[in-house]
Amino acid sequence: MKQSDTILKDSALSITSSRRKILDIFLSSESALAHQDIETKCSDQYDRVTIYRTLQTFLEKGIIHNIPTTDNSIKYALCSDSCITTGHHHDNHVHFRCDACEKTLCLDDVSIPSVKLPSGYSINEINMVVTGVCKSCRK
Amino acid sequence: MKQSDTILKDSALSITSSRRKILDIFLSSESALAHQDIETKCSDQYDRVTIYRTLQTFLEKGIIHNIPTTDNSIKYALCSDSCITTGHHHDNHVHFRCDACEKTLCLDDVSIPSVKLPSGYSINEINMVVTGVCKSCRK
DNA sequence: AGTATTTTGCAACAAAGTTGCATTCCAAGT
DNA sequence: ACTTGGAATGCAACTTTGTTGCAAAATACT
Repeated sequence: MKQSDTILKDSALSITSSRRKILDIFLSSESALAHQDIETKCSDQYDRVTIYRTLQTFLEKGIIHNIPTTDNSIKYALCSDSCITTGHHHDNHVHFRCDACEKTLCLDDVSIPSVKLPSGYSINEINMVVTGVCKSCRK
Repeated sequence: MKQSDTILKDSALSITSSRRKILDIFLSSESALAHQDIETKCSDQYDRVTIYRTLQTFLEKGIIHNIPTTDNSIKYALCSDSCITTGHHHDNHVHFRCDACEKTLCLDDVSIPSVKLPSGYSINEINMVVTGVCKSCRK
């Protein structure tokens, strides 16, 4: 069985060609994707609305997570295995955006350092996005 | 001289009523603002386009900085004094978004902890956004 | 294979952001 | 204070992005 089908089954989602396609795109991409990227990669095979709804569904099921950006374009990336299986979603890794190639990556091996807030604040989630130049671009 | 005029002068910007107004809005707001917030607070006194351009200018001059979000709505906040005067802009504080009141704040006193990336990556800027419940909402 | 339920595509719309250009405003020098 | 060049603004038109309702099509289950 295809990997994408397994993931969909595990998330109790029915298997449709658009979901399969979009999931495959994520599985074969090493960087995070914006809605627009997916639309392009689908080569207009599916309706814009379907892509919106599919991404929404994937988010809710914890198949993908989103990465905050500073340029009005949310990026999405696959969650790691542990993240998917545990149901309740919690990202704990740092995201990296390369100023050269403009790709956004999940640094799965780099966990977010803890931070101490003034008393009175409770923490739910922490997001860390580092910008700079990535491995491939420095070569 | 008004504080807003001083800031504009220091940034070599001509003083216009829209810039003054928008700057005043930031000066009197304790939380970060989205484009929409500013439009509302201007009570449609200025054209949407002018607000876009003014925010863009303020960003370039380092008067304000933007805060990444996960919901396609960039927030802007005033830079601290040191930040403005040093010319080259570098935020080093943590941002906090309250799940209850939905406000986004600069925690000027909380600096971003250092993080070690795998070799090959160079760091330019680090952004950290914490979500949870803020001081006022926990009372 | 038949059927209840989900998913999709379409159309229409709403909101957000951009661009070019003519008009207005600001500031620097006389 | 007046003039004037350059910058900022407003308007119109447009593009992009995101949302909603509903009918048609596809999926999964028996």
